[in-house]
Amino acid sequence: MSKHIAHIVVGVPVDGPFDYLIPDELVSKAVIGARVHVLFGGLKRVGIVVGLAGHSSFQKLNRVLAVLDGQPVFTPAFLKFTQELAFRSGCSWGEMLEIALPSYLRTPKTIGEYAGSEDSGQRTAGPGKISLIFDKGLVKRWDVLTPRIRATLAAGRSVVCLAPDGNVLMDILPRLKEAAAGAPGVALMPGTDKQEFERWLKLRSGEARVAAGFISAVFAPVQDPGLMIVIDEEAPAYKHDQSPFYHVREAVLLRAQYEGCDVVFVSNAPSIEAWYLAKEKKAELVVLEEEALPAVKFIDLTNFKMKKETWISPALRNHLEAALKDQRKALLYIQAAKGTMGVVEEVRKYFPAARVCGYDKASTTLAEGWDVLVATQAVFRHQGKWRADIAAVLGIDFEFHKNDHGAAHGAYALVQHLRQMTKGVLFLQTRQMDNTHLHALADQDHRTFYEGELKQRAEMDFPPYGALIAIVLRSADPELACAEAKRLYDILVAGCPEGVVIHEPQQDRAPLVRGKFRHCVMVQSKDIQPAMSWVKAVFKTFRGKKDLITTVNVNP
DNA sequence: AGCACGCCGACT
DNA sequence: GTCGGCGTGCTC
Repeated sequence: MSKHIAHIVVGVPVDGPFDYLIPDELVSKAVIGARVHVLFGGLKRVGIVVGLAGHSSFQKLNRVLAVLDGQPVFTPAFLKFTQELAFRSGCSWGEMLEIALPSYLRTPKTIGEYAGSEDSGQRTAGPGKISLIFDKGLVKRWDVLTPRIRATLAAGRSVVCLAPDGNVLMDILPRLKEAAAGAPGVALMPGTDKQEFERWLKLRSGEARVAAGFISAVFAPVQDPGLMIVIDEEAPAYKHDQSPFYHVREAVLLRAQYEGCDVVFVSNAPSIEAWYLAKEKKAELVVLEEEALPAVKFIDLTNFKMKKETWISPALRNHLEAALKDQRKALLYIQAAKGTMGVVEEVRKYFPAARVCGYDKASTTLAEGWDVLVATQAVFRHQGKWRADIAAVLGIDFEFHKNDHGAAHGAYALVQHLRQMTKGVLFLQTRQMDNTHLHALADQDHRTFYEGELKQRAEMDFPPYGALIAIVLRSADPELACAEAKRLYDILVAGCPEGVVIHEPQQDRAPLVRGKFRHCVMVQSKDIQPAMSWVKAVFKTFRGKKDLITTVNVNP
């Protein structure tokens, strides 16, 4: 008995799948993973076949209008992976599959037969080996990565390597190429839809076995992935910044589970989540000791009153003076929000003869011949390319004052990155000499830092010990956003299942973005499953008023 | 999301 | 009378 019913999902925020009748002439082509054209809610849409059946419990079924390609675009293992990721990210399966597809294939264009795409047999699933390489430098990691890349390719499997941004990607491409030793690869860089599709096709057809790219490269359609590498695993860019708000770490681990491949996270400041994996023995920890990183020293501003809008303490001024005398170059780090201009002027005032330069997001080139560089985080573009002789964080305390449970780790990562950009000493100006986190950084006592942070998170049931779902409601009308948050809160609280906690509505971390006021309701539970199921159940009935946009962000 | 349907107030 | 804004339900 042939299967004449297809379970199909489409890229709308409605949980499916939906049943369709497969006409006789399409039965052989409408396989699992195939792109199809269907009528959904009165509109023609591209859908994906995620299952087949002989019968449907629905009476009047629409028919599959067309099967768009000669081959399926997704493998069964990939489908399972995206189904799970979609649930855990709070979007529909169809939406997740839509972003996994190159934009060229989101429209109902038929692509012809493409060569050699027959799927190698299903591998027995289950996660492979997970590793965390704690590399305090940038080089030694390749002593570990290169043999593993070669072994994967030699076994006839594929490699996916992720980088958080273009600078890091450009840095690793030559290394990756060398490691791949002639195996064809694809760099998934921004380009036209057509170029994007051609790169996709090279991977899907098996013509290329190495893929490198940004966050969305977790969906690289490589045949039989054997190894997925995440460079600078702690980078914030690995969290998708719009719906669906998936995180690359979770996506990689899920894909590894369903495709049975290994994962290597690489970082000089591993996320708390990655450290937790190692602590729980779910990942092996590889600590690479390179040349000693520069020492961290405090400049204690307690009991010291700085003039408003000034940043250079007398102690730091002395250090700068000594550096300038020896022609040593100094890097001063300031939060992007504060701007570099004020500091540049202040330094010039103290040292009129010094060449002082600002560097921020807008800077395209870094002029040669400066003595003091006042820079925001944009300077990390040059990480690994040059080093200052001394460096200072003008206000490390600001890093801890962010309204964000990741603030302490953010400060830690900042210090680690600045150490890599400095040959001599890294100074931290602080008023919080009693901050235990700070001392853990200075003493190179990473275990203390992670243990402390994990303990705090365990007490709060924060990730990785629990799951947080942020429901953000935004509107041009501040009262509407607030009232709707309250209304949603009341619905969530009524009938809330055991073990799920609903937090009082509050202003979002970013309360006003582009004219929209944001309020937020947090849903928390030990495991994501009950919380997400409850949120989905509530959203079946909750309808935001006009001019209100709601988004769901897991572990924001 | 995007559509149809149905309910109300406003208006030539 | 009927045009249109918005709340509600539904999509196999």
